[in-house]
Amino acid sequence: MRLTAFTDYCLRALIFVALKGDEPATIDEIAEHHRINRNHLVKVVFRLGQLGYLHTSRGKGGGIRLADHPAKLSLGKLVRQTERDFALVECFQEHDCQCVIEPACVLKGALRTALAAFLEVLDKYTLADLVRPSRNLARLLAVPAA
Amino acid sequence: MRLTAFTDYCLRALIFVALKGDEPATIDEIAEHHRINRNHLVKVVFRLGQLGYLHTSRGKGGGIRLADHPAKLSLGKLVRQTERDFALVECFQEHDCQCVIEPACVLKGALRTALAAFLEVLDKYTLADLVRPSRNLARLLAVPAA
DNA sequence: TATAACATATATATTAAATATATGTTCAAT
DNA sequence: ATTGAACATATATTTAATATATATGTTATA
Repeated sequence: MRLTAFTDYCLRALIFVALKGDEPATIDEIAEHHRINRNHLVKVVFRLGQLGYLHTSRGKGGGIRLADHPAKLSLGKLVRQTERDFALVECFQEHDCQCVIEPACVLKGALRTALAAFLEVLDKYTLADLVRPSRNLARLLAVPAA
Repeated sequence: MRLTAFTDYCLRALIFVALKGDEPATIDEIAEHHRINRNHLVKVVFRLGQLGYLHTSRGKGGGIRLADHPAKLSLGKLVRQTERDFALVECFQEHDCQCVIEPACVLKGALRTALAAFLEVLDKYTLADLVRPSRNLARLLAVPAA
């Protein structure tokens, strides 16, 4: 059971942008400081922009800013949007369920409950929680703390 | 976020074997009734034997039996063993963690807590719970209920 | 001794994910 | 106006994981 690297990179990008506060961040900057392949971040920033988490501005002096306060960004909500799906087992995808016992299956319910518990925990966290150790994070990323 | 089909097939195989009660099941039988590729089940049964969940006997008249009562088989324990890993993000694998902010990362803890909540729910279920609707399951699988 | 049934390894195909490349658009500074 | 910084978007390639297939061996019983 894994999350995609894409989700992971989304979170790291957001942590960086949040640490910079009002000053805009750029893709190149995130790539360099987090040591993440630039191409990944191009996709990540694009998607986070589409989802409304980032305000992006093009052109010289442009860059990326958070659309809202870090405390307003729920981890659970974000993960739900960046993961492709949460199809723990085949039958979670109503279309294309080939499982013979699906109509009497208890397992499906058990896994749904477990998944709900997983996401509920993440719902309790915000981006603000993630950047709480801002001094240490800033040092690790070699950025001036906001 | 997904479980592997392997884990899914393990569970379905166990449900079948549990439904047959004392009578041994065979790989061919499970494949036919569950409509799962026989090759998958060869691996699944082999592994479940290794893990001690199944007693297998070779030769004519051989087959598969549960090693213990269904109520003794914990879903959480099983899933922990059949999933390759639970490396939600890179840093979960202590070796080979490239993440720059790992030492000050709050996310890691959040995900660990969420994962624990997920598995805790599964710990509450046993194979006996899964075969509770035995009449219906037997009908769907076209097996005589035990 | 023939056959049913599991044991085990390995090879191939498919799919998803990760990585790379390419081109376009916008904006501001000069 | 022109240049270049920076995001926008699509697509292609590579890699890795998963699913599927094949092959051969071992055991036990009729």
